[in-house]
Amino acid sequence: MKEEIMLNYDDTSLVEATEIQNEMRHRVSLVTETRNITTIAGGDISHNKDTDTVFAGIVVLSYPDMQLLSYSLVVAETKFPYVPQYLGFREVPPLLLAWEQLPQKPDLVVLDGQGVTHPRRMGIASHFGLLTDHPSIGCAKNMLFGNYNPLGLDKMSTSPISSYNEIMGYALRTKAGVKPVYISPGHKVSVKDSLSIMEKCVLKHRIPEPTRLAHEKVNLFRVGKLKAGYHVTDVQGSLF
DNA sequence: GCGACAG
DNA sequence: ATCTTGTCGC
Repeated sequence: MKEEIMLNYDDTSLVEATEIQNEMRHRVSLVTETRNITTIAGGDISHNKDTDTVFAGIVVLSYPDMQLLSYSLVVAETKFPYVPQYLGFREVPPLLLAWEQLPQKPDLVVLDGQGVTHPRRMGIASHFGLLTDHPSIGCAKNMLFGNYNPLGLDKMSTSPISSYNEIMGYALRTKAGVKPVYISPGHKVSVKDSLSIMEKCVLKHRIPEPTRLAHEKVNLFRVGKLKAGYHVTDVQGSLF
């Protein structure tokens, strides 16, 4: 019997949410548990202004080829508001629905937000990784917690992010002269491996492929250009 | 007290 | 995050 992860944070207060994070933080592992990565996923949420409807999606790509293999889209309702430090309570539930809809789970998942670079080391990537018991990495477009020294202006320059006097992530400039992205492990991946894995996900855009494609699909879904459900991509090179 | 604050 | 026109650069 396969146990389904079903949770609802609609009536969870911030005090309760903080208690939940403080309980979960002790179970986060920063030890890499994924040997040969062949598939990597990206998850993201999109929503219309002034509604509680959210469009969640998870895309699965081959690794390190970065070819889109499949994606799962689901629409859901959320009552939990966006509050800095508590993003997981708003976005993880709908992402879990998209996750359960995947026939085969990817080796690792990249989420749009922080991993352990969080006041209680419980960013959305750690929250999702813990609930799915899968390796996860956070790839954020902005900093939330921690500090880092200036990094080079050239492509692929990096600078460690420290929080509580420990290196918990890295700022990574994915394109020359543009603002970096912020990488940190979510669960079951080390800080250094998180960086090396994400470096291989950088192609021609500022945002690494996993979350970039997830964001793209979820937006097409929101405007009605894609339908809910599980989709398999036509792979170039296929004999069929 | 004030400002800052992932998506 | 979303809304939203033009604009600068590779």
